[in-house]
Amino acid sequence: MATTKSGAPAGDRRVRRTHAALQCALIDLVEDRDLAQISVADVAEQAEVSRSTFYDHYRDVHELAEAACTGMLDKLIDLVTAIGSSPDNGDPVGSLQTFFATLAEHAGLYRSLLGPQGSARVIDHIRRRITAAALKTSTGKATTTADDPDNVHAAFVAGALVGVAADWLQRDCAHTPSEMAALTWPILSGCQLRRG
Amino acid sequence: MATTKSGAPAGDRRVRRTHAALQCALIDLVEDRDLAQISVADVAEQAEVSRSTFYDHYRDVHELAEAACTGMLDKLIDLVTAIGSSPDNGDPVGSLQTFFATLAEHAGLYRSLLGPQGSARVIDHIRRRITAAALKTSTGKATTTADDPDNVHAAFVAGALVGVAADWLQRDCAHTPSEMAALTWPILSGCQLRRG
DNA sequence: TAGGTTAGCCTACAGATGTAGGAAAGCTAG
DNA sequence: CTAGCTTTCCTACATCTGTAGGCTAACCTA
Repeated sequence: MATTKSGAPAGDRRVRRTHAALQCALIDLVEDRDLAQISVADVAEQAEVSRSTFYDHYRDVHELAEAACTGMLDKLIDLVTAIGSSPDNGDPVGSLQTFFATLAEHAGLYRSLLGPQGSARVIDHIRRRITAAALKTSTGKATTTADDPDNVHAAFVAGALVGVAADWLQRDCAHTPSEMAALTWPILSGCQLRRG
Repeated sequence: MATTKSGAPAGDRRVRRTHAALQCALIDLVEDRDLAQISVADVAEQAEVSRSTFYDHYRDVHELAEAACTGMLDKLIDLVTAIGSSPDNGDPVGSLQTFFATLAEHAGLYRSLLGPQGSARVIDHIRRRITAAALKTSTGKATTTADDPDNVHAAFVAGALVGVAADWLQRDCAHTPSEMAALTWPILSGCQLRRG
């Protein structure tokens, strides 16, 4: 039986093919259907993979969704880092605009995953990754203890970004990424201030 | 067949009893088990109600969870309103502290619902209600169009509060409510500022 | 308290979930 | 190219999901 977890570049070609097929299949399906309406059988069929093979790799659709958006998230995380680490020098509004533009590129997917019919697992995963990025850029720490006060600021910023993104996507991207960046930056910068 | 939706005080005593039984059952179960591990059959059995009766009232466990926390949410919403509508006069830090204390009263429940094994539906519902409250206190508007710029600020604040709460609960409430209020308020007040 | 109305329960069913064991094929190392 | 391990697929099964129809008993109204 397969015990392989996503993570390492995976040695076996078959595993890579199966992972890619399943993740692509889910991404295709979720672009025009809510995650809650997608069954394991649907994904397996779309991926041309047997249902039992699915269970060899993922526990359920939510776990697959988490794996599928991990790669796509890398770009978003880099942008969050760019926003936070450029209080003076960089171009935070530009990074923020690219952040929203990147979301818009896969609007159907993110709307489906972050909305009411989406996945708490994916939401939590995204929030954690943004929290970690925010923590690192504002304090330099890569990890913390549970009672570190700096966690609060990072969680605040991460939650705010996810909240704004989810709201924007659910309103069918009623503003352009540029407008969203212009609206969000004044608020975000107001709480970026750190007092030594 | 029953078509009754939660909302009105409900005319029929049987409906009230069934709603109460199912909601209490879920709240009991979710206090020490993740929502994802709770089946419709579990809830029905705990509530001493037949499984088919469950489906007469709720589509699935997530819909029940949403209904079950609606009442409990009222108190939280009032507190958010109190925080936002007292920039000078009131006691925002006190309201914020009560906000965290209220979460802590049902820590198991909220942790289960907001965490990775929770419900995207509940998360979305909570975020929407806090967004509406934040919008009303900061602008006086009860409703908006999708492209109203004020939505962004409200979604920002709502997401931030949910993010901080979820993070705190998942770290097993490593700070006291009082400490959380003291840590959160400086950040929150920084982005409460409205211009024009 | 007699009336119609409606919620609750039972049974049954088709589909989805998740697990297990074994056969056949593919892969990597040597 | 071979040997041995791993992955994939198949079948089978027990459970859960969600829906439907019909019967009974509780409820509200008058």
